[in-house]
Amino acid sequence: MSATRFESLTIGRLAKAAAVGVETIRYYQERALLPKPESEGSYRQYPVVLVGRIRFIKRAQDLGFTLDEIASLLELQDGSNRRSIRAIAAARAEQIEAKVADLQRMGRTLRHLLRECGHSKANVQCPIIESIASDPH
Amino acid sequence: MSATRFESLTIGRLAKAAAVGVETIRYYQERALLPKPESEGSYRQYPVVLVGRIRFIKRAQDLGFTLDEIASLLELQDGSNRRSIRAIAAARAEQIEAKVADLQRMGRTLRHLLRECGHSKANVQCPIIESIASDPH
DNA sequence: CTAAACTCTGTACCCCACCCCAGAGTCAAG
DNA sequence: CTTGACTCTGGGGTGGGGTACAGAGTTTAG
Repeated sequence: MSATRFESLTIGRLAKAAAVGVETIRYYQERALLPKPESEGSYRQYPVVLVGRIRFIKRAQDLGFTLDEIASLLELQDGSNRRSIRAIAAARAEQIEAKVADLQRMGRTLRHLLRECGHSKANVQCPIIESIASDPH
Repeated sequence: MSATRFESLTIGRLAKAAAVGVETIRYYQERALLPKPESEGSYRQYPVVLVGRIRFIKRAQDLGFTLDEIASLLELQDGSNRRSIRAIAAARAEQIEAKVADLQRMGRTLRHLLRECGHSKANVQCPIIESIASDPH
């Protein structure tokens, strides 16, 4: 129960503590999102603080950051260069806004077609097919 | 100039007319989105109507349909089964709505963090980093 | 007739964020 | 000490929607 008092973990325990797969940790090491600890023994030991770091990565992914962006954020993690951090976050926010607008346009079109399809007569071509086929984009 | 009066095209002309690459057409053939014409000679000949079909595919992709969904739409293209068509379109519309809600939540969080980062004192941890690191999701 | 432009089949590769497997070595509980 | 659970390295596969290339055959403009 209090086994986590120890300062270092094997990869399996770290994975469990951070709720990710072992392979994910190895992948993050290759991407340099996590340090590759050079172990004394033949199994590598990971400091407990990495649990927090992995949670950071996962949380940032939820916010839509790519792993490359997250790597940049991690380099700036001491907060010493807020301008850079803000630039990354602002870029992401803009991408998100653009994507939302895009999707809303699609959604409007689709709902419109669905309404039309429900109303139109049975003897004409289904308006959804019709519209997709003929709309010049 | 009026060479397109002919009823069939080579793959290159078809690709040009539909504004896609030759490889895209071959790919669509494998996915059964386009028929594989069995040609008399050694080069296959494509009927001109396929230009419209490719445009249909591209337009549907713009509306967010996957190629698998588009294949279903094409099977129903005669409009004989509107219920099926509406079901596919409605499912897509719902996915789009869910994705929009998701992205909007992300965007709100990010903009909030950006404002905080602009306002907070320089001697504390950047709130963007702080929040990503600590928010329990 | 010749040379350029096209087409054929088949395979491999791109991105992204992993997941899964084999085979060998290592560690820990009982 | 044995046995089973873990870890290591290295490689391959996934999905979505294509793109790129090799090597051989075909068509067509001049």
